[in-house]
Amino acid sequence: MAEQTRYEELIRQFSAFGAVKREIGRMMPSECPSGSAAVLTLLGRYGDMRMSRLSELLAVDMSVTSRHVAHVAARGWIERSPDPADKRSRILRLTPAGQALLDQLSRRTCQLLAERLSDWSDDEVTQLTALMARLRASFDDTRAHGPEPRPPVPPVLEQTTRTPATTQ
Amino acid sequence: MAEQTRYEELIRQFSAFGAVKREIGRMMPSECPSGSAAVLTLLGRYGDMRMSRLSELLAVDMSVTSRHVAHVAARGWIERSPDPADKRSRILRLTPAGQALLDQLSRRTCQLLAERLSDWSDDEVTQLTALMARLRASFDDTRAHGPEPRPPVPPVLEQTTRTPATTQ
DNA sequence: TATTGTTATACTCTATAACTATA
DNA sequence: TATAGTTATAGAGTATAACAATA
Repeated sequence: MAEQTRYEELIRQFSAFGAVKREIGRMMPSECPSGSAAVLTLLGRYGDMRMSRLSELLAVDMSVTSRHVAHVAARGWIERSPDPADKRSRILRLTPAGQALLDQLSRRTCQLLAERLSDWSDDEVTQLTALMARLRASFDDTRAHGPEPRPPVPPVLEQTTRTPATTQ
Repeated sequence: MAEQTRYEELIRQFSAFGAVKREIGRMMPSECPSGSAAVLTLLGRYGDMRMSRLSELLAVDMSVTSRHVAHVAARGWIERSPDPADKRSRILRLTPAGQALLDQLSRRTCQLLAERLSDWSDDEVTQLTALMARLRASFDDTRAHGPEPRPPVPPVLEQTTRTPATTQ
């Protein structure tokens, strides 16, 4: 448990992280934006799966997943075959072309990191990776475990000495 | 310098981080989305400044900054006064209402972090903050100057190699 | 001629809601 | 009735380019 100031600093870094994300995004082929790349990456990592599972891994609504999947499927990077166990579902699978693209993207992004983090030690890279993984887990957990007793957004407005057009 | 697999893991965490950002974003008042909050935060942190400086701190194009600033100015959270030194510029300044809102947002997000990271040690929070700050610096630097040594963020970690959810 | 900002336009990502086709 | 997935619509963030006012 850390105090206010420590959290404020962390939040600022979260905000600033967007710049890193955008720079990485700019390295992507225009045909394959980051959303598509995420789909390919997860399929390459976890193997064939259904929309719902992919949606969970992406941590976005299924409607969003559906769009990304449609995008990559239209370009022949993945295939959608009927699920024999449930006719409502389709099994997503990386095609050879998709795998080839994934390999290329991976090399490209890793090279960018190798350049930018050239003075980082292996340990530091590993530590950042571990901490970010744990961060995500900490957020996932809380969301899953329960809708919370409902005291999530407590105070809000108290010392709002003059808030002209704010009321939330 | 780390090898391919290590970078791939890091990239995956970067991608998954979006979920954390979105959850934090959902805590924001609808009148004050994350872009506006970033403007208030930076003005609160660094004091009055011009558009160009803010744009640099936000690490986005000035056209984007202009929109965010117009949004918060329209709600009375900041003021834009003419810059006596350069009539093309305007000095941005937080209003009392803006400061009040900023305080409120800060408390709200810090509380969210306090809940989610309740089982994190102070050290871990500090380490993640430091590593993310260094990450951003590594990207900034390379873009601006050259490869350079870049040793701004001190040592910091040592035992973070795998800390499941126990550390203290 | 160069710079500070603003505005118009376009693209990506996301969520909500309505809809289909199964279960 | 409930679930898997699709599509339409809307909102936020960002970038590029054209433009205004000033340096």
